[in-house]
Amino acid sequence: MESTTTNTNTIVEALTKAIVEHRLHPGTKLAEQKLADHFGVSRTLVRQALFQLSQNRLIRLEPARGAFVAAPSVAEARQVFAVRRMLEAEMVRSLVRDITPSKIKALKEQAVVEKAALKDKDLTNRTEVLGNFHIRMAELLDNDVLVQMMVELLSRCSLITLMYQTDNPTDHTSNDHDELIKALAAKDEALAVRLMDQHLHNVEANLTFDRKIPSNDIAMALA
Amino acid sequence: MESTTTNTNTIVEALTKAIVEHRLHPGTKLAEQKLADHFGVSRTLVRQALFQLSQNRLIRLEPARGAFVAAPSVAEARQVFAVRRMLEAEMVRSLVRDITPSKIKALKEQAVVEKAALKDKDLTNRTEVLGNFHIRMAELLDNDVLVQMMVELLSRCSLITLMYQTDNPTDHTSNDHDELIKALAAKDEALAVRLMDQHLHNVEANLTFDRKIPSNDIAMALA
DNA sequence: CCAAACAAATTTGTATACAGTACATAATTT
DNA sequence: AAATTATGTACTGTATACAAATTTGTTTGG
Repeated sequence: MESTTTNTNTIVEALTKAIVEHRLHPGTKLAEQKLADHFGVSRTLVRQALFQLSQNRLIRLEPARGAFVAAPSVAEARQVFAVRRMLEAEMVRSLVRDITPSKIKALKEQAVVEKAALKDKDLTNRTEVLGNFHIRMAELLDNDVLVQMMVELLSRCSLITLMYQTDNPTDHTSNDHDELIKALAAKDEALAVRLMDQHLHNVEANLTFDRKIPSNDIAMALA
Repeated sequence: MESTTTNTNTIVEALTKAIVEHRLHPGTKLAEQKLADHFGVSRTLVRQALFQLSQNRLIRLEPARGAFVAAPSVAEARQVFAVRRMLEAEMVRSLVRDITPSKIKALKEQAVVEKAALKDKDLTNRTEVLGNFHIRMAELLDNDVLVQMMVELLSRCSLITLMYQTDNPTDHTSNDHDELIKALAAKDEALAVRLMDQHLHNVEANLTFDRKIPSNDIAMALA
């Protein structure tokens, strides 16, 4: 029985989902008592959950003022993508070195799931599924530390994406993934790395860092 | 400024220091009430601190059993080093691309500090200082997300190092750093990357993954 | 009418109280 | 005597109570 974290995790997951699914806008205040009432628990558990979410950078805690849904800055967004490019380029390098048919198969299966999800109207779900491809790659390297890091980076990317997503994104993601798989299967390291780097640049380029952001934070809304 | 975390941070820092400085051995139980008494606060703050430390992987929380100083497994240790090699190889690539005289200077200054610290008898302090070189590199890339990640990885490495450190390490670290700086200054990307990779492999090779380490009591460790 | 100052209400930060669980020790059974 | 089951103690998990700070609303002086 995971008692310490199980109840708290319920709250964390619910809030994470709500934030990533855009039901809670960046800047929204998360009052402890209201959350406690909603989940039918005491503020103690809510505070634990909020603290955890702040470590995940999905919310920010302001001393004596409370918790607010995070509104990652443009600078932060770029930094997150830069780190992803660094990590994932190396992931590709590692993968291409000891790729096996079964690993290729796993990635191809993920690509299939992806294509199905692309038809989904729900943008949020799409971003999540597309991100899973990258997580899957990390898992193939059999390195939990790496997987954990990627999960965290991708959750931050979710928030970034839905903050800065263009209205009509030109999405090559699925194609990019397909080509990447081919390069991996061909053990073409240089190509695979280049494709991954390009892909992440594409995703970032699809964001508009100058648009007004839907937000409940007045400072940001007026800035 | 940060009132939510300022009191908690005091505890976090004290415990981090105690763990990294080997005064609290891996596996040691951290009882909440004892810590609360020691720091003169309530269990509430201690629990927050413990939770934060568990996120940093410096301790592990077992449901209904309590907090214990983490004892990273060999597998985990290898994974942490693998991730470091991935991230830092790319750090080197980035650095070499837009290296400037002032950045070289910053690294050289860090190398000087290092050489001074090498004479220090205190092993803990040495590991910390040597790690700072890598942090400094991350800082030169002007990416807070990256720096944050490196800080976390290095704190885990501290714990790993002191768990698995050989009794008489053959330490080329300072030389490795010097050579790396030269390669960076010469903008020799391939060489610099190779040196970094080799360096991290050396550090890892200096560990003995076949020993086991006991645990201790907390009262005197914190005194 | 506006602004500063003060007062009330709301909210966070911390401590404490209580409930539930695990561990050690003692008692009981075989 | 060994194994097993009771029992007590200590600790964690959660809720609640209280203190401190912030925000909001009102009043007062210019």
